[in-house]
Amino acid sequence: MLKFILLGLLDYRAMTGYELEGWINVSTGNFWHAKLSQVYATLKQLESDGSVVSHVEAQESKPDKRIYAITGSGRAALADWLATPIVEHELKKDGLLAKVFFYSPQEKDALLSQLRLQLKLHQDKLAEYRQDAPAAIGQMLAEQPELMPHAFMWEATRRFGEMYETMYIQWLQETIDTLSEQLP
Amino acid sequence: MLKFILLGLLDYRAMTGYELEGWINVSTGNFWHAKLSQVYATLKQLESDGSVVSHVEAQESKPDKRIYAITGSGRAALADWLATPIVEHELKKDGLLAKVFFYSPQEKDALLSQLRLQLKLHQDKLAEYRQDAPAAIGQMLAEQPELMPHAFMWEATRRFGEMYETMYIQWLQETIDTLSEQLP
DNA sequence: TCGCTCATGTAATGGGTTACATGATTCA
DNA sequence: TGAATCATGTAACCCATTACATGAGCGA
Repeated sequence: MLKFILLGLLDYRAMTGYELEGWINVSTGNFWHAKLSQVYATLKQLESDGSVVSHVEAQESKPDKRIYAITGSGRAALADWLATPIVEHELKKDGLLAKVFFYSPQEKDALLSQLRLQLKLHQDKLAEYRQDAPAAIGQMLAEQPELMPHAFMWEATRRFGEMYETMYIQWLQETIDTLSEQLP
Repeated sequence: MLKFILLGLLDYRAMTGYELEGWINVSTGNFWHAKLSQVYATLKQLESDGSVVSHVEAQESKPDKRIYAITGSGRAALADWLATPIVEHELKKDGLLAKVFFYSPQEKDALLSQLRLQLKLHQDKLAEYRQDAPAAIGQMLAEQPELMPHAFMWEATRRFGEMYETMYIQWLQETIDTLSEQLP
């Protein structure tokens, strides 16, 4: 899966593994993320199956860097993945809900403090989607105006993040309220 | 992580791996899921570290079954996990959003048909949370009335599922509308 | 001087999926 | 007759995280 995220980004322009990781955790962090070590490993894999090519570039006063570029067969693989529809409902995982499910009402206070902590985390994230994310999109377009047509899609996924966090916050607030009022 | 889901369920009552898998994909499917093979492997692990114990029970006209029960140290591990707060924002992954992000506006029609398919999947899931899930909770309580105090928590996670799907449907509808109307 | 950014990777381990293997009973 | 349910597990593989290893330059 990460394979395709990398191909998608490399289709915008050639980059190093380090740069890719930076982009992933900003622009696609909303729906996909990865550690540097996994990015390097996946790039190696992509190169061995011919989806990308790389060359090393020397730099002054900075380490050398290896720049990856997408190939024709890489573009074909990306297009193929995009065209394949998702036909099953995707199952999600959420550690907080798992804890909530198994909490017993006796530990009400511990649960409440966990939920209040979560509320803060999700409020911060919401602010990020409202402030930082639009700025990041603007910066990407400033650097590469030819990507303008993609802005609509980027905004759609940003909007998802905003709606998701809004929903999460509402659920937390409702749960905190019912829990603190209605139970002894 | 699955370890704790299994311990949580075994804390309700002793069960076989097969039964556990059934429960997981109904009651906790909303926030955690697993394949049978992983359930068996994880139970083996839990037994080797003393969190559960098992014994085999012979049956007529059905295969023998191995029943797992939680131990004192298993209960302690569960309580420990519940008490440990989640202090970081949890990162999610969503394959559909990944595709949306990298779709180019030229392939508008292919994207629209994928989004419409998703709409159907999420509408079905919403119906499940509204109809099947409350029935499942009712059945669990009918079988084990002593679990009544947990019903509040179960309902909270069911409600999350309902809100999540409602939000997802709204986002899909908005995205479909803007995409089909505002672009050439 | 301490931590951050830039920049690359490998190795060990853990978490999870897919495929394989078996076999009786029950219901359509 | 064929599929679903009950019931167990192993083995190979892939995906992902953590830890290890290196090193220069820059700003607080």
